[in-house]
Amino acid sequence: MTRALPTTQRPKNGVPAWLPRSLTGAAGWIDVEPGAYLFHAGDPVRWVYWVEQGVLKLVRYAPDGTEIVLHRAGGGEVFAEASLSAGRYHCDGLCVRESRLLTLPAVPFRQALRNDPDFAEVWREGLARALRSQRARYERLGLKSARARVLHYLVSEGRGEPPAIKLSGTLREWAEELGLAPETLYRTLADLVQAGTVIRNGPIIQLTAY
Amino acid sequence: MTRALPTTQRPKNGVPAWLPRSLTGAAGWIDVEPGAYLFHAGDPVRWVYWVEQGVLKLVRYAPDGTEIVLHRAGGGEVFAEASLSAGRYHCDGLCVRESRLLTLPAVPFRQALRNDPDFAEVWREGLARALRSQRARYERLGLKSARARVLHYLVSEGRGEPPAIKLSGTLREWAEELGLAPETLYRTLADLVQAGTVIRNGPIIQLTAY
DNA sequence: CGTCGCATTGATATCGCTCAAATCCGGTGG
DNA sequence: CCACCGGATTTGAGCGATATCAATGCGACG
Repeated sequence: MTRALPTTQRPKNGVPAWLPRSLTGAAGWIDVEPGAYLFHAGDPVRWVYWVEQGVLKLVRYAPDGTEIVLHRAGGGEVFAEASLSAGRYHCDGLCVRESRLLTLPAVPFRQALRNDPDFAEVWREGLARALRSQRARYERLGLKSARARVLHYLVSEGRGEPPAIKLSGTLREWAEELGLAPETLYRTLADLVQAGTVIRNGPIIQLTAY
Repeated sequence: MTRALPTTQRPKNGVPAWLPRSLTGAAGWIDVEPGAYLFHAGDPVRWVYWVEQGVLKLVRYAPDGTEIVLHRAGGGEVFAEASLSAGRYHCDGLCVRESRLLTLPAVPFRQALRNDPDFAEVWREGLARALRSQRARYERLGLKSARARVLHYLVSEGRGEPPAIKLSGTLREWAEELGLAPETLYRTLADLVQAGTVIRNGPIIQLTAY
C-alpha cells in the first residue's frame, strides 16, 4: 500500500552538523508532495527523517476513518524517530506540506547511538529539550481561557525580565500553536494591551513589569 | 529561600531496576508534603527525583504572581530531569500531593549516562517514550470537541482491534487528562454509548467495530 | 448509620468559534 | 508611480458547546 517515495537526489547541503559521518554517508535527500505517505503502520522500519523544510504528520485512524494525528513535525525536526526502538511502524507517516527530507537509515542510526557517546549525548539532549517543550505546550492547552494561554506562552517561552517574545511568524500561526481561533487571539491580545498587561511593538510582545 | 527538604530516611525498597548501582548507592528516600518546594529557580542543581508516589510540578510565575505550570509528574516518573543538562534550575519544583521520592544526585547521574551505555540506552528509550506520549496528548488537547478528544484517546492509547482501554483511575481523573470538566466527560461518554460508537463495561471502554 | 467522594443528570451562563465585512499591507505588474 | 491582488489583521454579531452551579443517588469505609 505504501506509495513509492519520490527519490529526487539532491546535493548534500544543509546536513545537520550533529550527525556523525557514519550516518551522513548513507543519507539521501528526497522531496515529497502533500498527501504522499512515507510509510504505513506495519511496514518494516527503514528510515528516520530529518525535515529540512515542510510539514509531516504521524496518524492513526478511528474505525469510522477519522484521522487521529499523533504528531506533527516541521523544519529542523526529526520525524519518525520513535521507530528507532521498533521493528515496524505503528502509525502512518504522511506529508502535509511540500517537504524536503534527509533520509537516515535506521540500522546505522541505532548503531551510532550505541557506539558514539558524543552523538548519543547530543541526541539525548535533543530528546530532553523536545520533551520539555512538549510538556509546556500540553500544560498550556490544558488552560481553558485564551487569556491564560497567551500569558502562559509569554512566561514559558519568553526571554528577559519581564518576559518578552518576538513573533517569528504570523499571528495566525501563533493562534494555531495556542489552539485558538485567530480572531480570538486578536481580541485577547487587544484586551491585554488595553488592560496594560502586555505591551506590543509590532512582532515584539512583552509583559509589563509588576 | 529554598525550604529545607524533609529528610526522613526510608529503607531502599522499590528502587527502579534500571538504575545503575553507582546511582542507587548514593540515592535516598524522602517524603514531601503538599506545598513544599524541592527547589527554586536559580538554585544549583543537586538532585533528580524519581517519584514513587505522589504528584509534583514545575512552575514559573507571571509578573502578577499567577502560577504557570510547565510540567506535572506522578508516580513512576522522573522529576526535574531537565536539570541534568543545566547547572541551575530554571523553574520552581514543588509538591502537589504528599509524595515519596527517591533522590538521585545529579553529578553521578550525568556520569552514568556518559559511561554506562546500557543505562544510557534505557534512559534514551524512556525519553523517547515520554516524548511520544506527550505529543499525542498535545494533539489531543488541540481538538476542540469533547467527543473528538475521547475518540482520540481511545485510538491513540487503546489496545486491540477495535481499540479498547481499561480505566485505571476514576472518570474524573480521565476528564482531567482530557482537559474536560468531569460532567462533560460523563455526558460525552453517555452520548457515545447511546449512539453505539463505544461500548462500556464498567472500566472497560471499547470502540465498536466498523 | 453517617460521611465522603464519585457518578449522574438538570439548568444556566459564558467564552470562544464561526461567519462576515472592512481595512491594512506587501508584493507584482503595468 | 499607481492599480491591483492575496493574505493577514481587525472588528462586529450570533450561536453553540462546554464550564459551572446544583441536586440526587450510590458505594466504600469507618
